[in-house]
Amino acid sequence: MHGQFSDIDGKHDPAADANGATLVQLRAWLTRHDFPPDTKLPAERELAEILGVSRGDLRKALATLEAEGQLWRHVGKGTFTGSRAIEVMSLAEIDRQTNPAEVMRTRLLIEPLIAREAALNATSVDIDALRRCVNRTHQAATWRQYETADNELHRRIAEASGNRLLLALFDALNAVRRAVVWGMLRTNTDRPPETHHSFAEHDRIIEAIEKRDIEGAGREMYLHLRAVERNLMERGLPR
Amino acid sequence: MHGQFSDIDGKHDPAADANGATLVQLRAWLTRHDFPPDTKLPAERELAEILGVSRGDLRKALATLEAEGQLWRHVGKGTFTGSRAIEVMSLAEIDRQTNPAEVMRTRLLIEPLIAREAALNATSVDIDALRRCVNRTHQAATWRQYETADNELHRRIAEASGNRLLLALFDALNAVRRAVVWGMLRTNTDRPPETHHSFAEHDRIIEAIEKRDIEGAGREMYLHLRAVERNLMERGLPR
DNA sequence: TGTCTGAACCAATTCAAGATTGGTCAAACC
DNA sequence: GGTTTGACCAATCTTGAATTGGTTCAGACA
Repeated sequence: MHGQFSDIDGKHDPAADANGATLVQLRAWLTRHDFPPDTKLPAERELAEILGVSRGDLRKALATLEAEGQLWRHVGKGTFTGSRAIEVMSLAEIDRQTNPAEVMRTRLLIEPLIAREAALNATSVDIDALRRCVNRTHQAATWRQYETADNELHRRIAEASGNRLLLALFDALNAVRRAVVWGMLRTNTDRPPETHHSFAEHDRIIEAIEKRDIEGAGREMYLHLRAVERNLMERGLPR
Repeated sequence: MHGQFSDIDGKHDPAADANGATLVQLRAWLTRHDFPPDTKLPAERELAEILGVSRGDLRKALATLEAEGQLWRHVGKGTFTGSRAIEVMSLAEIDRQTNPAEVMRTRLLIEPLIAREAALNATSVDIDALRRCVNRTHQAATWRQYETADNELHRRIAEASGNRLLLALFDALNAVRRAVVWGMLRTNTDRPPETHHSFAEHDRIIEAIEKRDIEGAGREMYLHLRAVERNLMERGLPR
């Protein structure tokens, strides 16, 4: 902003002068070559020699352009045109960077939202399928079977939202959940008691969806997951 | 199932016999060592020598255990205990099963929720980064640059939520969005006018996050995306 | 005195070459 | 016939050297 045209206004400002000079020179060099985005520029040492400036000055000019978002740098990688590529932590490796608490928190955020969408968009066919799933949870002879049925119920709710993209996101979340809580499986011998909290909660969720009670569906799903969370933490405690 | 105890019932079945023998031997070896999940087993050649069986027989036994999900193998990597790392295939092909409207609807659901989490969990460092991103959108010289900065802003909000899983889901959603709206890019010559609706909306979102106004952050993000949606539909109309 | 330069050094990253590993097949062998 | 053995393949890991942005500091220079 200041000092770039200091040779015009008579006052001498050597620091800003030199920086401004290499900056305009670098800008000109970039414009002349017109690199496509994500092109790797020469290393600082080379580029300094190419432009005939010191490395320090070049670095200041590069820092300015980097702040402007016209290029980005990284140790060991180099200097690249365009703005920094966002690093996508693929869902394939997220399971090692997250933890059960975070998974639960995310479920508490996403699933009530899915339930609301289901209440808004579910067809009668969807609702029949939901009822059948609930029956399956009641009939489960082992915890293992119960969890399979419970899993399917939650997925059918996501299906009932009628939003395939939302369903895909739910599947992704679910895959992470399974990977993270792997090994927390319950014993295979006994079965969930008929008084298990989830049974009544499931019923209330489906009921709200059937009645097109959007707020209610979201609320009941939230309460259900909170109950599941509480149950999980109790199971995790030493006894 | 059959032939594993053929030495009992008199009939001779050398193939199943040998396979079953190495299978039980391998099972015993695994049980004896009691490896924790995701442990790398010795290479097939070594393990064959350890167990004193041929590599072919060992491979058949390994294949059985792999089918049972007790271990998994990969060329160049090795053989590991536990079940294979999760792979989310659904998101890879969802971009051909969805459409821009569904993507927009899903953004309208997810991103306000992310903004709320950001308002709850953002650190001052996060907020500084958000402010810088907003500045970048103002300084954009082309629509292309603006969209890059806008993209980064939305992602930084997801980062500010402090929930890595939520961030991963956002990235997935974003990847789908880019794949679906590819080719709807604007001209590269002109730039967003200073009166562009998003500028004020972005400011309001960041402001709400900074003030820890959870409801406000969600509401402003929702309104912002509705405005973007309206703008998209107008642009999509023939003129 | 104060600035700038160049060289040296550091940690992160890339690159290339060799070693490993699961998968496959055909000849040898019983 | 069926099994074993050895060789080969492509994918992957491993290792070490080279490269790169970031930093420091002595010394040249004005």
